[in-house]
Amino acid sequence: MPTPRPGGPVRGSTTGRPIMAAMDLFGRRWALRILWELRAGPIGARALLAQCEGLSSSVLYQRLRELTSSGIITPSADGYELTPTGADLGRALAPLDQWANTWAQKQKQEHDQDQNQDQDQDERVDHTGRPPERD
Amino acid sequence: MPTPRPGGPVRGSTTGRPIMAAMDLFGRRWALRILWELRAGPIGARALLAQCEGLSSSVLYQRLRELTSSGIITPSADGYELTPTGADLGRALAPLDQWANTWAQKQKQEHDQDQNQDQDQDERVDHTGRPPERD
DNA sequence: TCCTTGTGTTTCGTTATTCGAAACACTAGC
DNA sequence: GCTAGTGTTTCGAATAACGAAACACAAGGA
Repeated sequence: MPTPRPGGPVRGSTTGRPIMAAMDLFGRRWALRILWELRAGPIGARALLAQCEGLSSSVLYQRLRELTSSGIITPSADGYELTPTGADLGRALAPLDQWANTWAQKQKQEHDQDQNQDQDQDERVDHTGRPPERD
Repeated sequence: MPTPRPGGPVRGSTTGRPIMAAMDLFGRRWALRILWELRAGPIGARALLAQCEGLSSSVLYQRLRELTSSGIITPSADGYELTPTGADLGRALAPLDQWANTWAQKQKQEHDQDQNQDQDQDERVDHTGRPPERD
């Protein structure tokens, strides 16, 4: 499958609207996760592989090629790192991280109320400037 | 494969960190796109299928089940619609949309400079409050 | 030099996911 | 009862991901 590129037709859309190309690219397995891990700075491929438990090397390198040819990451002396555009993307993903936290709380409440026990959990919402931290 | 749920182990992460569950869920093909289309309001399954060119019904219904059991969408009289949590998610995705637009510009420039012809394109950046519009 | 260890990367057979078309079930209007 | 429109499921074929092994290369030590 070709790497989706804004401006051209992509899977699921013939208009080339950028968000559609992005969704095609990031909808591929592990793409978002690899990006997420790269926020912490340059990292070697083997280390990245170790951090993404369950990711296979063949898919890793496929994603690395796609993200590289999309101008989001670039190979460097220390392995791979985000380009400026990629770093912007990392920041654009921050609201998703915040959403995920509140989502987790709501899902938890929903599950807890089945046992009718309300325990106000410590709210692990990210108030900080989003320092890249590992999972 | 089970629907990823925050708090539990998911594909690629055993810690249950919400963002990991979210990435597992949205990393599945068409998940993000279906969400995107639903921002415009309730829509029937067949209409949704028509809007997502290339999406097969079998995958659509699988995603609809997953998103429903994740509390992001819900069946309604008019088909499917976003829950409040799902609507929040739609808003959390807005920066990604903006990023995609600037990404498209940069990718375009990069491609254009190969032919050394600079045509300052009309910049289709979304300044509006992100009115859900179709592709 | 030979050996080990650590990288980055590719290959390939197996397994899982998606596609794509067709079908089934139900409802409303004629 | 027929038709047309939904929502949904089924199933074989095509595609993508897994997973382990291998190859290539460089650095460091015996």
